[in-house]
Amino acid sequence: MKSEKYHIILDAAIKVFAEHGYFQSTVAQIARKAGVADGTIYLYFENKEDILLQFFSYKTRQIFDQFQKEVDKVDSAEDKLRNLVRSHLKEFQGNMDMAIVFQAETRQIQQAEAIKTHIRDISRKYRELVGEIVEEGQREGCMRKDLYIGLVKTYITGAVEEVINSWVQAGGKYDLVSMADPLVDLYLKGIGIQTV
Amino acid sequence: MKSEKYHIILDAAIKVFAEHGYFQSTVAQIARKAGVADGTIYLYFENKEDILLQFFSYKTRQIFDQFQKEVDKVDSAEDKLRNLVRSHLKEFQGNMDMAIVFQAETRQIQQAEAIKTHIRDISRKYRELVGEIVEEGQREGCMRKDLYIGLVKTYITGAVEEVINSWVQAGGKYDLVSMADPLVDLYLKGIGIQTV
DNA sequence: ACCTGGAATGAATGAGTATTCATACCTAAC
DNA sequence: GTTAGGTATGAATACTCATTCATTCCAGGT
Repeated sequence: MKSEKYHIILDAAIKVFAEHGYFQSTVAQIARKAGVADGTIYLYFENKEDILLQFFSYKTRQIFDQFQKEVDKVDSAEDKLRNLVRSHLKEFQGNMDMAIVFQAETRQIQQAEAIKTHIRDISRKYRELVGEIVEEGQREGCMRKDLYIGLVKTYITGAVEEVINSWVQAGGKYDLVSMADPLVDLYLKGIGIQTV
Repeated sequence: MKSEKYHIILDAAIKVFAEHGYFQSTVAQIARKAGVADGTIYLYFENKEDILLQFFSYKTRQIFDQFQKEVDKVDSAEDKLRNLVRSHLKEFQGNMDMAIVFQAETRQIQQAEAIKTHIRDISRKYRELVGEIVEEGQREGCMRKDLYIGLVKTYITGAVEEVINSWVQAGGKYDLVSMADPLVDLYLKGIGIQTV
């Protein structure tokens, strides 16, 4: 089990990163927010970069397990998709600082190699999860067979992330979770009028 | 008309920003790539931040006008949506460095005020354009009336951007424009089987 | 040939900041 | 009361880089 101070520093760092962005945040600011001396940070983390790395490797794993758990709770593909989207929005609504750091640092193509690896890994797992749900939906007969799965993964991921991004840009002022059902409705039915 | 060197420096800067990210890029690197001395940069730009600002205010306006032009070329809402998505993918495919800078810097909530204003402005205009197309589609009778327009804007924007992001992450190795029609197909019909 | 003014240079400046480490502070055991 | 080991401190170090500006370059006019 990690020491208490490890978590205090990590939480403080996420707040500072969320406020100023990783590259503009200073170790001194993190130390101050955590209520420790600058040097203390280095007893728990290799360096500044390691703090961001720990965030990605620790928090994302935790969150992804939560997604998986929610998906496994139900049987139909539609319910799985619904639970995935709802838990995604719920987790991010519950931790806006984390959401901001995710939004910003995930799109930086030029992160340190170790961090890039984690980001790619979590993104791949998320896309795989979506892929499995859609394939299950096809077997169940509730989802179209003529889909380019690779594009569907992108389409679903992109829309949820932008819903979160809009919420962040608006300062987190409205309820994010209530977007889940309308969004899944769009995923399934689209915006066009069906002429079957 | 802006001097030739202005454009040389701006183009070099976008390349450097794309490669290293704004905050990790140095003025010396930009000067080197542009083939000028460090001090020369300051004859054409206020400071480092101004370079990014000029990029957003100059390039984005140019690109957005292109989107608008493509949309106005056709009459039906469906074709407008199709042209918007296609020209969006086309412009970004044609300038990958720009695409990377967009992906990365647009999500940074902690940019300088002037830059944030430009980002918000372009994002608002894009969303408005999508909104108008959808409302026209509703009047035409080819799009559902029971849509929460705000969410639809987010949904459409997010999916295109993630399609671009995936392409960037993959190193721009495949044809982006060919994603346009399948994507619009998803927008209109969704992934579910219609039980009208 | 000689000016002249705008353009360009790049070394010097100075501010900022990640990281280190000699020192101080505990706490608990004896 | 003393000591030992782990923990914490924060001033000092050793950079990196944006920005400045005294100097140089150069083209076109006289």
